[in-house]
Amino acid sequence: MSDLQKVSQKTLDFRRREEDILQRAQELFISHGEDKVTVEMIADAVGIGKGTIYKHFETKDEICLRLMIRYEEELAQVFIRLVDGEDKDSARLAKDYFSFRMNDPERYALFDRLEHKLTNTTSCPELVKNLHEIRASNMDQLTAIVETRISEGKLQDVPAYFHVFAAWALAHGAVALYHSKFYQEFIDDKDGFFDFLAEIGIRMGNKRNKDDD
Amino acid sequence: MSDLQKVSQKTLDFRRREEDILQRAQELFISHGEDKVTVEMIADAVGIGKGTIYKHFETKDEICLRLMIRYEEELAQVFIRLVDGEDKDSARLAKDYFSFRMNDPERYALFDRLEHKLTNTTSCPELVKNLHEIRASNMDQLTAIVETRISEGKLQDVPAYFHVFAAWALAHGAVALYHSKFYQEFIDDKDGFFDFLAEIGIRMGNKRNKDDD
Amino acid sequence: MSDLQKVSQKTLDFRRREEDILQRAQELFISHGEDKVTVEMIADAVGIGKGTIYKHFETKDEICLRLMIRYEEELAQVFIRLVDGEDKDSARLAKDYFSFRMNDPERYALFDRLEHKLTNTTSCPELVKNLHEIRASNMDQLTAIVETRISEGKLQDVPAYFHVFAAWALAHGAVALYHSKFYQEFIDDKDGFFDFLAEIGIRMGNKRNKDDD
Amino acid sequence: MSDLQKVSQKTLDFRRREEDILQRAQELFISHGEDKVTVEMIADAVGIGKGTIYKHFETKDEICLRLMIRYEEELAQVFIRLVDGEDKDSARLAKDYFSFRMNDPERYALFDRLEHKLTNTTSCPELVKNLHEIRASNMDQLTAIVETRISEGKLQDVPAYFHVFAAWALAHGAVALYHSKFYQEFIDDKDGFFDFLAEIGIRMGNKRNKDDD
DNA sequence: TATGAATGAGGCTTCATTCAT
DNA sequence: AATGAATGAAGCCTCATTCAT
Repeated sequence: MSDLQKVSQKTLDFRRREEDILQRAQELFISHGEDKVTVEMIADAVGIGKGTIYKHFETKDEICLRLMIRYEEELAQVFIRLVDGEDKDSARLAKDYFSFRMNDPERYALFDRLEHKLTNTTSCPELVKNLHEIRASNMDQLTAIVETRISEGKLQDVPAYFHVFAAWALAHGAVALYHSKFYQEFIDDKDGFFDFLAEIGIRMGNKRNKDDD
Repeated sequence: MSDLQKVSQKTLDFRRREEDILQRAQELFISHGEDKVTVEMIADAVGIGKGTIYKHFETKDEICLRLMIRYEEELAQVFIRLVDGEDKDSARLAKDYFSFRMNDPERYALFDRLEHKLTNTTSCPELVKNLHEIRASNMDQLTAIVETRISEGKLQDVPAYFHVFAAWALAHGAVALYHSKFYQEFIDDKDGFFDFLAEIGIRMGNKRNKDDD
Repeated sequence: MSDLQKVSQKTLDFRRREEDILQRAQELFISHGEDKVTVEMIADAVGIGKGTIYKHFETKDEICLRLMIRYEEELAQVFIRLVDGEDKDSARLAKDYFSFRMNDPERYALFDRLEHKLTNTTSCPELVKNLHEIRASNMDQLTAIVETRISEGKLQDVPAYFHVFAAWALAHGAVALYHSKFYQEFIDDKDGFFDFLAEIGIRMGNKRNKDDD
Repeated sequence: MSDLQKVSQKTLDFRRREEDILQRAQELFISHGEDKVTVEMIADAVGIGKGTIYKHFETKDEICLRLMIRYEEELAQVFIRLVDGEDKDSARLAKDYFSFRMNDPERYALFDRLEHKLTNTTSCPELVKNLHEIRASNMDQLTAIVETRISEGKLQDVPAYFHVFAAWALAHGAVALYHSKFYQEFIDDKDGFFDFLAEIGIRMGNKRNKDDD
């Protein structure tokens, strides 16, 4: 193996480990709650020393932020995949967006909690900025598509972000519901309920017929 | 003043102080974030000693839980007021419920965070149970009213809790939106947007006309 | 014992403990070197818990700074004592100043090291300012006296601080010498040597006779 | 290029690199303070890997010690140069010695701090011994010259080391003064002051005329 | 030989809770 | 009952040193 190969192999391993740390951290955060998870626990889960974590991330906060960025980047992939395909069906996008958001509710709930904790903090401001940039870009994608549908007369003619955020809100609420120990007890027919919600989500900004209530 | 009066005065003062602690704690939790607020800060805000807090509450967790219960009890009051009045208008209830939930979003967001932290903990299981009982009762009130509307043919004939939870989810999402530093930047017309959301909330489970999309 | 007495007793105890911590910390710093002394070691030496230290001092740095301030305040006492007495003999002052500085060389050496470490740090800037104020005041006392001697024609007519700092430098060097493991080996006749130094110190800024070399 | 040349070239490079490490380390120690400088920082400054440092020096302490030895060796050069020259003027030596000491006060202050830290440590006893040997040799040079001057009746007839150490002390104090953030503020006329000090240094052990104060 | 990823002991600090007064 | 000093477990992070490649 050449030196060059060795070096790139090392770099690759390093990246892989970074990914590993993020993945394990996410799992632990979800299952134990981010407050109960110590850096040492993450290190143990990955099978490395505490200090090694700090070769990859400056602080524990950075791990959290990187996790959030990763999520937002995955979301960006959803859009990229759609745009790459010839078929720019907006309904398809709405569905993909929703299913992405609802796909791993525990994970989303984690990021929701982290949002509150980290956004107010001064540590890693550049990462927060980075996160927000990706999100802004994702927002742009969504609003562009919604605007098309509005101009087609399919959706109520309100600012595009009204639709986007209404959808966001419903999805967000659905995720929270999914999590609440308490509310879960009442929902016998999960599939039925979430279908009901999805249907609402799809219909909710539609242009109203004059004879609607 | 008789001894009896003195005693009851003392009891009264004790209660008042308890209320005071809860109130100040809530304010601090909301403004600084529950993690950054120490028991000492609460004591200082109330103007008492740290030890005194522990005469009223066994642990810091108990304070949080009591705060959540208090919230749920206030919600119960909304229903009681409605039931006491002759007017059992369901639309009115929906509106009151929403406005209660949306009224103090920061507060609701706090309880949302606490929910996750405390529900998994074993620290005060009886209080958690208590909390859930009140909630269950509130749920019953809501579903009862929704069921009436369904039988009147106003709402889609799905399990009543579908409607309740859909409403809950939308309100929850709206609150989250209200908080997110990031998403806030995009919403220029707040009033317009939240009106839009409320309208969706009111319509969302309505029986569909056949010619709706 | 009245409540008032109890309270003042408590305050007194608290002060005493603070003094105790400072004293023990100083001893440990001198004997082990400030870097090797942990907060826990100090706590153990005082016979209290680690956390208790932090009721008295915000950081380890603060302990160091307070130690330096204490030293400078003691030096201020030397001047106060002289000024209170009717006898404002400048020679007496010079002697007192020197003997104070040389009295506990290990201690002075400690502060000399701390000076470098803490003055460049941003932690506790107000304490650093405080320290420098006391020093400035002490400097003023010294220069005032030196100015008198200059005007009496006893000392060379250069800015007063030339004399003060020359004295300071010699005393400082003497302290360092006193400490150096290496140089100590060469000095057999300590008393003789330090007398020699003191004599130099006293004479060193004197007005030169014309027939001096 | 022959193999032999290659080998010696390698050895030369190795030496040069060692010198490079020492030089960069010294610069960093002076500008950032020895505590804040990590081995990694030194490696980065030199442009090599951290591990490579340990091919040249066993520990970080060794780097410090080697730096001190280097200093003392340079001082030895001062004497050698003098002895090599025909002119064994003692005044010239005193001046050279002073100017060497005062030439790079920051550097000297560094070694002064290191002295305390390393001398008490057991980490590299043989290097400490080495350091002290060179110093002892330098001391011998100095005392020999001073003894000459005493026998010439130019200096007070006290043990020669009295004069040497007095000079050392004054120079040492001057260096410290030079550094103190605080005292610096008071010294407007630096050149004037240090000339004043130098003059004192030259005169200070002179035989006194009987009519001196 | 050069490298730099990995290590883990150890330091500083926080804070919920206890308890003697 | 009220207090607040005392506690110490626990967390985050640093960095000199090692070692496999």
